[in-house]
Amino acid sequence: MTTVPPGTKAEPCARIERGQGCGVERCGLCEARAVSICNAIEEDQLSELARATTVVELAPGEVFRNEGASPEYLFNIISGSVKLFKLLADGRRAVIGFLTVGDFIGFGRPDAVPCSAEALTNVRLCRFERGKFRVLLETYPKLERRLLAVASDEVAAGQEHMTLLGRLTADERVARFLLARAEASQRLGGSSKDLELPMTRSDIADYLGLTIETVSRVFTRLRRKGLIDYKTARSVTLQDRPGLLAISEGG
Amino acid sequence: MTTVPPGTKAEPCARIERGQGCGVERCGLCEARAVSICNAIEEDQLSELARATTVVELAPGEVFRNEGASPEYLFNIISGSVKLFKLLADGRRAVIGFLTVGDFIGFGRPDAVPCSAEALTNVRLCRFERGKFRVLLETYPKLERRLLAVASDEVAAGQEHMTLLGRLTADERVARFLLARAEASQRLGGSSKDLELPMTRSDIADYLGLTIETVSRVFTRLRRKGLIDYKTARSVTLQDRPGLLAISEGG
DNA sequence: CGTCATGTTGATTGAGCTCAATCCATGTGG
DNA sequence: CCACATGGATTGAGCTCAATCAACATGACG
Repeated sequence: MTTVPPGTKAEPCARIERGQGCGVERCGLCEARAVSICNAIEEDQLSELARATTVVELAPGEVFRNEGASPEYLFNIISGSVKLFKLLADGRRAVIGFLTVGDFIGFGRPDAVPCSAEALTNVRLCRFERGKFRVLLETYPKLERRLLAVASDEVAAGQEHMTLLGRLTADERVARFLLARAEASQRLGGSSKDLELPMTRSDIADYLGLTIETVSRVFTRLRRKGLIDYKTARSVTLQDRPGLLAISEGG
Repeated sequence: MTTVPPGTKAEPCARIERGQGCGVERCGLCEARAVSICNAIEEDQLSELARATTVVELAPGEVFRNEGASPEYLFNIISGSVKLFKLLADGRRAVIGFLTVGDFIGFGRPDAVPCSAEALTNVRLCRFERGKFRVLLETYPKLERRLLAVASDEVAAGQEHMTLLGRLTADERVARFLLARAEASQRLGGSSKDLELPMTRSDIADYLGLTIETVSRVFTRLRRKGLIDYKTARSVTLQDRPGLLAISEGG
């Protein structure tokens, strides 16, 4: 079990860039536009969108959203990877999910942020002030519809993960994790075979409800069986997709 | 571990009542209106709402929504209790949640129902055809906003549950479950001390990622310690709330 | 080069699972 | 009204998968 010493709060010292590329240009040229909720907003209204946002840059390890705090900002990920997590009073940690390009950060009750968010890599975020975001939602029904669809997806994904946490064995969990990663990679135009894992074994363990040691053991076991391969812990190759699928389904 | 013999699909033979109380009356007098998403729709437009809905009655055990199927209908619970669940190929089951009066059933990807739904008690449902519901959303922005808020809540609740499943001990899980039940009961105007549990130990186990036996053991352990009491398995009294809270937090 | 974070591997332990017996409430048919 | 089947719940005994404890390897970095 990984535990976090209480009182380890990363500095919220994010470098902020403003107004690089005014209005339409910035949002129009945004690398995440194609896969983010922003594409619910028409080309000719992008300048209004740009005016409501600030681009933020983060280094690995920076925590930019704290569980329990009042949700001042909402975010879209422009580039890089992020993890969401919750801490228990005694330091136990649960990683709720890993997010990347195009993903939206901001669901939850209106009064308190449901979980903390930390940059895994260098990250560029598109930041919305809460009030301004609400106005955007009211102005652009398409955006709201889009967001509802995304939230609805998120609910389903959460249910899937609950099933994993409640009922799968360690091997099944890791196999599913790798397959899900492969799918995510593919969705963003990357390889579905060679995976770059931006998170540590500890993050994976806290995500899968296991310990670091167990995750490590399952990885080596899968490697010995020839289902995966890797030179470094962070870059894995899926050698036998059907085999992984079989394991992920309890084979 | 509870498993379900493959091929056990309950008959979808729901008694359907139509047009009892026309238009405004039915929705206006609905017992669930105060706590459901429908209250986002103004009094004077309730007849349109009523026209889009059908009231359905179910007996305990009836499955009215199947994981993987195309989502033809969405529901609001008027009365009674429902469980959502997922089955694995080998019969393992994960209970995703328990729903009651006012709760909405219908989030998920647009192509496939994320989990099955079964009546725990006698249940009255307000059923929306998918197409008609979409029209309602487009017609009443307030309804859409409301639904987004509910979905957003659901995301947060799901994250909470993932933390429970991934990182809590059996005792902590059961304690949290009981406290959550108490809160839910109170929210609907019931007692926060005397709980009626509409679900079996098996349901609770599949919800908490435990086995029936473990759930049973924790219940008796909590009773021996004087934290709870019960005559029948289904009706529990919380004797020592602070004690339960302490346990739920790892005390 | 030493330090620190991360990852791997081994040995042992233990919380929760499995298997099995029993209990108990409810319903059913003779 | 009783016998008995049935489905849920409880309890005990033993086992197992993953956790814990511990040692060591590796690699990045000042």
